[in-house]
Amino acid sequence: MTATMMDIAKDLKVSVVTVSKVLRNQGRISEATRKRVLRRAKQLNYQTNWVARSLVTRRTYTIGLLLPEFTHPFFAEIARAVAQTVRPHGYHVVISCFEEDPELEVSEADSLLARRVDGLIIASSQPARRLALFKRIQEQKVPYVLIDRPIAGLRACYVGVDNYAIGELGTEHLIARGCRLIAHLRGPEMGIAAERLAGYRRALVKHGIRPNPQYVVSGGRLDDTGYEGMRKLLDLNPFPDGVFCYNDPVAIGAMRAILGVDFNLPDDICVVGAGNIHYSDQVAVPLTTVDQGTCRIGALAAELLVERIASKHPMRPRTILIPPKIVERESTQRQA
Amino acid sequence: MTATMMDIAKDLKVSVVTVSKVLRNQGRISEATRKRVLRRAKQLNYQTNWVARSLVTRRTYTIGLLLPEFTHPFFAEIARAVAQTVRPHGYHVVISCFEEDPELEVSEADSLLARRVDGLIIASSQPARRLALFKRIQEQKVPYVLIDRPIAGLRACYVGVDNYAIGELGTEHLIARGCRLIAHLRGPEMGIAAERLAGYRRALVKHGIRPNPQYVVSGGRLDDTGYEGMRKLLDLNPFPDGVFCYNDPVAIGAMRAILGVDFNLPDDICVVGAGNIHYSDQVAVPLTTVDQGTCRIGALAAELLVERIASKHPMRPRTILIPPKIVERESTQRQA
DNA sequence: CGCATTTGAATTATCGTTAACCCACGAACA
DNA sequence: TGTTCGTGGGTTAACGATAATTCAAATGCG
Repeated sequence: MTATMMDIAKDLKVSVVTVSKVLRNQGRISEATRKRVLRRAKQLNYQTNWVARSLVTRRTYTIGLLLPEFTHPFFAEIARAVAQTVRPHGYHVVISCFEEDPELEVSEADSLLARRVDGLIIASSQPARRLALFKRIQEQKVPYVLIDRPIAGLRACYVGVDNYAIGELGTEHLIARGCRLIAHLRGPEMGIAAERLAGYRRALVKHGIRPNPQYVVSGGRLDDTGYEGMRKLLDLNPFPDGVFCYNDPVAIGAMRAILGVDFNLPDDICVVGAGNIHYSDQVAVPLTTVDQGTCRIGALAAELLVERIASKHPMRPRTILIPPKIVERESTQRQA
Repeated sequence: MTATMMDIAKDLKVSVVTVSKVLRNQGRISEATRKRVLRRAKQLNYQTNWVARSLVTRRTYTIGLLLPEFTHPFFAEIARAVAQTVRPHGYHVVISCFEEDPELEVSEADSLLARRVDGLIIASSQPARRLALFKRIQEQKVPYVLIDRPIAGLRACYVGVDNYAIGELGTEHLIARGCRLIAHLRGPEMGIAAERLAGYRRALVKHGIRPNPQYVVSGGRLDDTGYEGMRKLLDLNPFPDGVFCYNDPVAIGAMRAILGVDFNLPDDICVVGAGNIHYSDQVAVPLTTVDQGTCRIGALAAELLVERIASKHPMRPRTILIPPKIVERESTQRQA
């Protein structure tokens, strides 16, 4: 149905290879035949058959993007940044979203490999158990870059934010705003939440505030857990005057809990989130948050990956940590 | 590096075709060799080379998803629904986001065709000018499904929401809440905004309210335009007591404007959005909105596409309109 | 026992490209 | 005139699978 090089070659009575060379700007071809080929190609509306080309070049110009979820603004923005960054290099992005399902993550990674993607960008959900998977990927020599969540014990490329710094920055901001009874709604046991917690603790100690274990409430990643966690904190005596939250959704849930009991925000309690998701300035009280440079994470990961794919020789793993920045909004807008 | 069928065949001294048949569960193969093949395949960690398979079967088990943007929650949710729906059928999704750039949309569509996707799902930005593109796609006999924005004058599959009904439903809800001076912050000139506007008008007329042209403010798709549009409305005398907005972001912007001049919401002015994006219940005043079944749009479009790909004979185009539903929240919570 | 049929697998021919190598021809040069 | 080049292509053989056909051996059956 669609035209092939063969069609062009037959029409022009030249060999297929000649056509191929013209279309790739390779080899010695006279200006005359070059023009004839190009003209005929345009007439027939010829399009490279990438499947065939990939088979012989062993390059699909396709990268796999494996994410835990899609609707979370963080990952959506990552996807956008990745797609935009690789497009000028001729790559397309195959997405795969494993919905936080550990088995699906592994099977999808294998599917992407079977599709011969040139590289992978992965935000792994349970890094600790993923060593086997990544060994397998390494064996196939498919370059990959981890984002968001690093994996201990694996020499791999990683692009993410400095989570320790996030915890420290967010907490120090609360201290600067005059809070002294500072709580933390932490994230899931697995993963980066531990570092944010550590940063929180360090900030307290650094400023001579003794960490109070009661003020650390374990939780999840969504606003529901933020709401419930905050309810617990409000029952304490004394209740905290500042809360650093694992991420923005949790912070938004926490704010809902605070406003629900008619406390004033930020006068009674200040709240800081993390992530700077795009609607964090549109909630009831615009949220002060620690920006993690989502866009840059995606773009840098993509650039790093493209570079590794292009490189003939294996490069040694690189880790890029993006320094976080505080974004001040009303949820901490009070005098120290 | 990675094992091929050839490797398995050589080891077992059988033909490549035999291996192929075993792995596809096709043709007559004795239980004995079947087991030998499967065992060896597992040992070698064999994976189908989809590039090679696609070349001969002319099926990539890949579909292209062409969206104007990614970070908008509507499209992110579409992407999620599509990916999830097609996965059980063995398909993967190649994304492409054209950032509302008309030329990019066309070139990306062509790129996806060159990659030989089995089908396309497209939310076109300027449907009116896209006839040529879609003719080309049809010539290549690549099935496609339009979502969100239909195209007049093209017999194509389309899955979307009933925009007319959205306008009607949202406006009638305001009327039911006692509003009589009902304004509309409309969307972009191009596209579905016209239908929502028509629905808005019809609802007014149906309930004996004479549409006031001053109460219709043109705008865009984002919260900024909602903010500015609302500012204009607030300058009118009398200012409206209810606003139906093109979509949720616009509505959120409008609410910001209303709260900014210390009006009470919903007592002074009620606001209704459209889209039910996932954070519309977390804004300053939880937003009443018209749900457009985003998830179902994605899922239905994906199912429709898979069906068309599988079908031997061309099917005649189908249009699926999802009936909208009102989701009541505080922004209209007042007695009639 | 002889012939038709089934079973299990091998052969052959693509799919649409690209990589690597080869070759004829004319010009340049000693 | 013979030798060397550079030019403008062509030939051949992959890439890793599948479709279609063929074929030998085993089996069934009268």
